[in-house]
Amino acid sequence: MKPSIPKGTRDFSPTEVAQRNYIFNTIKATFETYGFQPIETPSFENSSTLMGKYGEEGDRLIFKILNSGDYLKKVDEQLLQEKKSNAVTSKISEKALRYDLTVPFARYVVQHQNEITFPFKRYQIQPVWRADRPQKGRFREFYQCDADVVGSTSLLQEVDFVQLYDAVFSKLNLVGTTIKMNNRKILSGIAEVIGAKEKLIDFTVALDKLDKIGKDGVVTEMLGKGITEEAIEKVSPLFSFTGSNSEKLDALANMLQASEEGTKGVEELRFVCNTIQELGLQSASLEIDVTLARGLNYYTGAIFEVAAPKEVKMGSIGGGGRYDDLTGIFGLKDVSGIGISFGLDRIYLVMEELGLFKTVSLPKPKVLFLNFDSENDSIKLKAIQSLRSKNIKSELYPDVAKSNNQQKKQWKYAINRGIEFVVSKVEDNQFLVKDMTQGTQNTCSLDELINTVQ
RNA sequence: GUGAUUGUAGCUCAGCUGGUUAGAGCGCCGGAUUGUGGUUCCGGAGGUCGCCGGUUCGAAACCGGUCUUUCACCCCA
Repeated sequence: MKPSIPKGTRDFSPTEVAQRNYIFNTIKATFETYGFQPIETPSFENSSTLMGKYGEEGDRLIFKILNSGDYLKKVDEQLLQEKKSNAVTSKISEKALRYDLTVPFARYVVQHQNEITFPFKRYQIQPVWRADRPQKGRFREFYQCDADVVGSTSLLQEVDFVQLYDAVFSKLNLVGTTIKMNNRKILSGIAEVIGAKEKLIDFTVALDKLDKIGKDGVVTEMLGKGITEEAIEKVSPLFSFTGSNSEKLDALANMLQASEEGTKGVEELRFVCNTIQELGLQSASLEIDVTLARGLNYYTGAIFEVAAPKEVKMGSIGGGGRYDDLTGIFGLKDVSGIGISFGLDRIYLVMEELGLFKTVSLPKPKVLFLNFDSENDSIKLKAIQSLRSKNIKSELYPDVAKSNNQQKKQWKYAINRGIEFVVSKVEDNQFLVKDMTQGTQNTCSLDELINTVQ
């Protein structure tokens, strides 16, 4: 049998794990600096918790778990005959792998509302699963690193999250990221102005192609989708939507005068932009992007998405937004939440491509005892014991060398693993130790060995 | 879900328009030499050429299907 792993999953080598941990630890430390506390939730949830929260497309991408036992027994004969997959699926699968961390978190908040002090700031770093077709930067199993706050409607949270993004990417030395921001209320305002709420998605999709197909192309596409000329005229400032954030905001404010909701969205966004401008960002830039719609249909206010530095071609490496009523679905009304997510696997790929992992070192032993004879085993093992008790990573090569060649193999092992000190001979409680980086060698006692190595 | 793309030894790949027992480098194992640093030399193991079917006197190569890889679209982290 040929060994293999499922599509869209990966094994991680020791080096990769070390590099990933470096990112995990940076994110984790920053989350805690900002006052978030960790929680964890199960890998799988009841299907009813997840289904219907991510739109039609999302539901399709949820991995369903087959019921145990004779699961076909309960299914109507007729349903099976008709081969209606959706209807049958809900009968034979009652659990599903989590698709993101936000919805399980909402469930958690409602379920544990009596134990929680609001506003509740939690972070969560766990894998999620999507039955997507894999490609560059897209996997079927990947990690999300989420931070959310529930129980506060303050726009200061939005500001906090922009800073949090900037802090993490700066610590990772990932310079040049763009934090794109939009507001769902602005999108609703635009929909109101063009007089067609159901055309909003067509509208933003077309608008997003502006730099690819130009203004005329976008207008043609919008007309083709049934958006009227008057409507397009009303939002025409969007077609020349460059300039600074405040210029964009002024244009939006002007355009959305007639829409109460739209105006509110502009005000919210303006507050966040102004505050951030006062505070300043280290390495990221904040940019208003009205084409940012995001598929997750639970967002109601701010929307975030982070783009990698321009020289790397990669989908978004982070995203998030405000949701006013996510917990409402689970029966807890009037709790506003906002959160962001870091896509660890994509951040990893971007950092790899930019060569930012040079400083990350692998955990490896510092001292290796070669094993050329078993005569002084107990002395060697005791020495290793004392080294380890001083937190010096040490090990004994397990197999005794029976030939020159095998001795050579042990030296090679030391070289390949980049081990700093090699003890090749133990005699009368004296250790022959070689400093592999210097190429020097001398005999010493155990105490001296510990001292040189420390 | 749509459209491409890939598949030969543990790894990276050769294998010309179908023609004998399918190769190389690296790695692995054993040995010799080098006093304990990546040397050199000798030997060895390891492949149903992704899988199934077809065309042919003959298929790793051509055709069909299937799985797999990678990528783009959609969507997203």
